[in-house]
Amino acid sequence: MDKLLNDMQQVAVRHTEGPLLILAGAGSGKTRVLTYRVAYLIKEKNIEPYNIMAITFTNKAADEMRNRVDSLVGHGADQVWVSTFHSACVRILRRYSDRIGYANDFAIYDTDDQKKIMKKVIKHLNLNPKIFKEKGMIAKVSDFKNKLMTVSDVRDMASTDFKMKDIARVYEEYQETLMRNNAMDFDDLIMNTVKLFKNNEDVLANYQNRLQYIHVDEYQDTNAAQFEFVRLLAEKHKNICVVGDDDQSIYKFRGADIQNILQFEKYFPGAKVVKLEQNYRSTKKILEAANSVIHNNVGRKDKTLWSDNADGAKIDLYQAEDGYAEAQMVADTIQEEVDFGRASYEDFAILYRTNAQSRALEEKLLMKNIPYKIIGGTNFYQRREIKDVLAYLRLLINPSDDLAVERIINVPRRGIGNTTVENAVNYARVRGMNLYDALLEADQINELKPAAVKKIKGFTEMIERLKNDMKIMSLEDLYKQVLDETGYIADLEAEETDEAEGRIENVDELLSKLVEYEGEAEDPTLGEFLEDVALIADIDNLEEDNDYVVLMTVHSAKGLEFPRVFLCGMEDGLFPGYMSIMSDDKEELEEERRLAYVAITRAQNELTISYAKRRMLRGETQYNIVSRFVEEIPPSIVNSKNVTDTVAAGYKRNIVRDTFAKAHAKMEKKPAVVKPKKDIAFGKEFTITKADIDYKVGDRVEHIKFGEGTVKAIEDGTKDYQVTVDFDEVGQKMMMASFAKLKKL
DNA sequence: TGGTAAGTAACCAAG
DNA sequence: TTACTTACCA
Repeated sequence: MDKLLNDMQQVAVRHTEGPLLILAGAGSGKTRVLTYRVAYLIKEKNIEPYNIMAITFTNKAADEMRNRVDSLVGHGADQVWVSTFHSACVRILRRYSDRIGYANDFAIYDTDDQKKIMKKVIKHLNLNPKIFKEKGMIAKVSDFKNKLMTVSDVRDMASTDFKMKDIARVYEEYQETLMRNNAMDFDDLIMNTVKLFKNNEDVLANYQNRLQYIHVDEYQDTNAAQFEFVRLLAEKHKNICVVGDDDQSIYKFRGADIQNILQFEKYFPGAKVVKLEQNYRSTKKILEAANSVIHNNVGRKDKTLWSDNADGAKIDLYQAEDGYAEAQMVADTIQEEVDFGRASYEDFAILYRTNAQSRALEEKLLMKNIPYKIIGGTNFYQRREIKDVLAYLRLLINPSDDLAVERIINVPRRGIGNTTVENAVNYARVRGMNLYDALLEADQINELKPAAVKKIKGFTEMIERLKNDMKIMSLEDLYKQVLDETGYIADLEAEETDEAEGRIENVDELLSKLVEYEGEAEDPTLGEFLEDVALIADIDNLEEDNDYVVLMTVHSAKGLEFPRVFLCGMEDGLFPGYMSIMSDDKEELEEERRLAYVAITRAQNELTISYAKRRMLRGETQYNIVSRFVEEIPPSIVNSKNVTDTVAAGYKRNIVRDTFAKAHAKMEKKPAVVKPKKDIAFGKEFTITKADIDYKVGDRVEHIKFGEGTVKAIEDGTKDYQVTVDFDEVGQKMMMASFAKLKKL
């Protein structure tokens, strides 16, 4: 194995005892090091595979690592516990959840379920939904859990802050509701496991004794709860090896604490630190671009990636008129390269900052018949019909799952309306029972009319029948039986719309996934299937051996590599996002820059960066300038194609950029938005005659929306003038002359 | 009670 | 743009 590893990699592999921090730059072969290290422990150090653990963030990464260890070690490798944080915790909790007051068949609630619960909580507590928005509250609660803060911690912290006190009430009620439903959300999985460990020495000791060598991948993205989970497990043997790159920390918004990696040596005294700085992935030019961007960040461990790879081509920079033209360019380029035999579809990845950008790209790829796959966005498992069917299955194994009951009690329509359900919910609540049990004794509920009771009986009897079926049937048959008994498919078929047809296809697709699971699993159970489904990540659906272009957000692309990468929408306001530009917290912009770094370092051979002058967002046209991150790349390694703004002339844009940003900030909390004028909205090309403007710097002008102001600057673009005006009312703004329709006074 | 029309908030990223 | 909520009618 020695020849396959460089010196530093070997050091990392061979340092098996005690804490080890591997600072692994992008493309420096960290997965290789991790897998070789596990193999080394087994083969050279004679450690039982059973005593080794490796934790990743996604199932995909876990599978990959498992396969690679398998091929290195062969026998016994399947005994290594390779898993994601979430599945590891679920596995532990399934065994011991009774110790923290949960039944072992607890459900796992996703974002959608969380929303529903939160909505009820806010309503039930009579809080003003204008102030206590469910999304915001979910984020808060998630934040608390990631920091391992309990309800009483939050309450203590609130002291006299009455809003925080209300938030504590929300948190409390939310938790109680989950508990009543015998359900946990994603964050609970980690927090509850930590809680379990802390309150049950025997349980912790059990795992500590077993897991003598622990590895954590993507360590820079761990949050406080995950840190504590790992720390507890490693406390006894202290053989903890973490791999991460502070420059690739991009999940602060979901609680990742970069200090976990920056302070590793403090938390684990005597830790050995190994830096992997040789990049095996990208060309020198791509690496130089990445390095020159990330060097603008202040809070980072200093390191510089280098490479022995070829110089490679310059980075292409392309300016498009709008998002569609950008997508067209991408599609054309891909098709051309494939037609010329210079690449195949699978070589390409199209990356973007936000999922919304995928639509235009998808449209153009579709038009050219280019095979593609979009990762993320609306996930298969979030589709209504899938959630409906899953809710039936969930109810069969967990009668406490009120949310599931409410979801499907009237789907398909059984004439059980809101009022009926509400009466039953109240009945259940008063008696402290779950909704399904209340339905079972519907005839006891005084508020219900006999007709309603009868309909409910029909529903519960059906569920009971299905429960019996569950005992005797295979999963496949049970699934079919559910569709049949409930009339779910029949109902969709009756619709006779394309949409309904699509839904039926999806339901069938879920069936084939179930069949696949049943065929593969050792001891298939409905519960385990539901669990797998709940913990699936978008990226897990990416299959490497298919010839298609992949589209995904930069976040999803972390950890992946592609021969050729398109990085789209590199515009200020989009990437970096508007919020991070306006934020007082400099760290936010640094996180965006790390994200840009991640994006650039995904590319192996060729990188094309593109941006658009205007972009449709929420039905409005927005005007942006090229991303500041693009300007951080040395012009000498950039090949500007079709670039008409000043960026082409060596990036002298920073002053304007500042004016631009400040003008927006003053104006409103939104970027400059110009409603498309009717006469130009349809035409793809509208040439702007430059002679149109009759004002000059210093003149007083009037704008239809912003009122009167003084012209501060006029910048000459190829197709249009960019005019900066200091308006009396709203401050300085920069705009395209043709759209501004400024009138000289 | 359920369906449709009008109205409105949202997109920043994910397990 | 779209998904989702509220209002209103059959």
